[in-house]
Formats: sequence, structure tokens, C-alpha cells
Amino acid sequence: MKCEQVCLIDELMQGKELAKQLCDHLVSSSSHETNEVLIEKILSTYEKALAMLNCKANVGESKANNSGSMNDSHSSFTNGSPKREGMEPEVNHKDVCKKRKTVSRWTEQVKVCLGTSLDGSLNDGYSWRKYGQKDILGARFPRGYYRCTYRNVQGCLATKQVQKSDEDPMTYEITYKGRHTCTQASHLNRAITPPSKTKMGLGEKKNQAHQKNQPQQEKIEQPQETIFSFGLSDLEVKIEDRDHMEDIFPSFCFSDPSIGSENEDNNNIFSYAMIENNLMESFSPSFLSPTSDIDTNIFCDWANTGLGQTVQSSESDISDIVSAPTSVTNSPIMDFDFLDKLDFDTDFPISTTELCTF
DNA sequence: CGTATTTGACCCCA
DNA sequence: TGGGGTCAAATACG
Repeated sequence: MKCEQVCLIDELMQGKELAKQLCDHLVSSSSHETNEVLIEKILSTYEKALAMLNCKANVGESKANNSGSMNDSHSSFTNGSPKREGMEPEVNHKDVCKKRKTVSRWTEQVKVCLGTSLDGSLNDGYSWRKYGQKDILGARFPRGYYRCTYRNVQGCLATKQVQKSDEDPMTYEITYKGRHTCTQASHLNRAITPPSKTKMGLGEKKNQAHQKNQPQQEKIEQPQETIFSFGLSDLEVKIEDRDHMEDIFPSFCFSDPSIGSENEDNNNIFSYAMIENNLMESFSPSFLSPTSDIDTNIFCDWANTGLGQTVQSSESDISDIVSAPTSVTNSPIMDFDFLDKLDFDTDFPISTTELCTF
């Protein structure tokens, strides 16, 4: 196990070093080929590291953490109204996963853990309009219901539910439902968004009041790649059913409006795209497109500032990934050799926790 | 004044 | 019948 950790750290360090090199190359406007090679190396590095994490999780105890509060709360989300909206009720179970191929709607879950000084600004790249709030039985904080701002205009049926975690008030559990069909989904073209006043805080009216600014702030074009830009201290994103993730989160930018540009945190932008696209290398070959300058810059910031040095995946969650039936499109983390050992006949619930310690 | 949020009421389903 | 999800009128805000 120690050897694995060393190898893992080594791989991550390599990735960091390569990222730095890439940044230097970009600054010195090196050849495009050189940059591409560096990018490929970085991707490979992280792929190895994550594959290690996967194997490790597979060997280790599998379900210990999954019986914890996080999953419990997630279940409470997904069990909300699965039938009425025709969505799969729970992506954590194999039997339900089988329904995915016949159900056009699905549920995504994102868990965001924000720093203590922040009350939860979140910009996931889409414009949301709050249409309801409900006190949930057994939950300390009410659940907020959001739908796409363009629901009426463009018939976009994407919705999401946001609820403050009982255990950790700094954690917001977000359940995404439905695919964005609005133009903002297809024209998102930027990796980061400027600091947004968007507030995800539920259960606190002060936070909800801030959300009035969300739709305007989020009308920003962002890339079609799955990009998670983290500009905060602690961030934990748990995503289930990742095969649709890029549709839901073309960009995921966390920023704090209270932090001025002089604040270091604003420079600490961790572009999840580098990892996520790495994970999905086989599925998003266009990532290497030289057009993603912004992504690269973000990543350089991340690498240079030492951000994301702790990028780890929950063992228990990954064990779920490994143990559950899966599909190729749902397995961004594993390479094909690894995937060959798995059963791809049915979809499987991706339940991966990315913990970024800034 | 237009748009977003709040919040009580209503609907649906287990 | 109760809980979760949604509706829509009232309200707030820029």
C-alpha cells in the first residue's frame, strides 16, 4: 500500500511538474507540438494516478464510507420524485442503473464543500431560477428547487435541487435533473467565469437573496468540455452518473464575490477540466484542441500555486465504481485495460469524490 | 417596470 | 395521509 501511495504521489508530482513545464512553454510561446506532448504527458500522469486510486479502492474496504451520511443524503435526494419526472430514482444501485438505457432523464449529484469563510457561491455555468423551497423531513436545512432560467423560453427542462448538508453546513448537496436543452448548454465556451454573486446557500435567506444575481451572472459562454473550475479553499464534488456530466457541467466555477482580485484565492483556480478530461481522454479527444487556451492558463495557475496537490478520490466511492456494473462512457477514470476486467453490460453509477485542498 | 425570489397552497404518489 | 415537488400570487429588487 505504501508503494502505491509513493507511486501515486510520484505520478501526481509528475503531473504538476509537467503542468509547470507546459505553462513555461506557453509563456515562451513554444511550438504547438511541444505543448501537445506536455499535455498528453500530463493527462497520462493523472490517468495513471487515478487508475492507482481505483485499484487501491478496489482492494480496500469497499462499502465502509458509502453507508455514511453522504450517501444517505443523496438517496434522499434521488428518491424524491423519480417517477413523476421519469428519472432513474437512484444511481447508486445496480438494478436502477439498468434503467438508464431506457430512461431519457437522469439524476446527477454534486457535493460541494466550500471553505469556512465562504457561504457557498457556486457558478455551474448555467442560469437557474429558483421556483421553490421546501423543508425536508429530517433535514436541518430546507431544500431549494431550481429550474433553468430558459425553461419557458427554450423549453429547457433541466432542474436542480440544492440542500445544505446537515453534517457540514459548509457543504451543499446539489442534485441535477434533466439535460440542458437551452442555448446556454451549447454555447458555453469559456473555462472560467468571473467572480459571481451566485449564492447556493439554502436555508439561509441571506444567501437566497444573493441568488437574484445568479441568472445574469451566469449568462456566460463556457466550453463544451466538462470543466470544473474551483477557486475556493476546499471543494468536494461528488458526481454520480458521469456519462452525462459534460452535458450538465460544461463549466463548474466556484468563486467568491466577497474575495477581491487582490486575494490570493482568486488566483487559485483549479481547472478540473485537466483531470476530468484526462479521465475522459478516450471520450473527449477534442480536449487537446489548441483552442482551450483558457483552460491551459487556469491549469498553469493551479500548478504554479500548488493548488490541487491533494486530488484524491474517495476509496469507498471508487470501490463502488469498480464493483458496480459499468459502461465505457461511464468510466472516465479507468483505462481500457482496467475496464476490460469489468462488466460493461449495464451502466453503473459513478460515485467519485474529488477533494481539492487549496 | 421587468425580473427574480419567497412562500403558502396544491398535486402526486407511496 | 404525509412528504416531496411544483405552482403561482405576493413581494423584493435593480
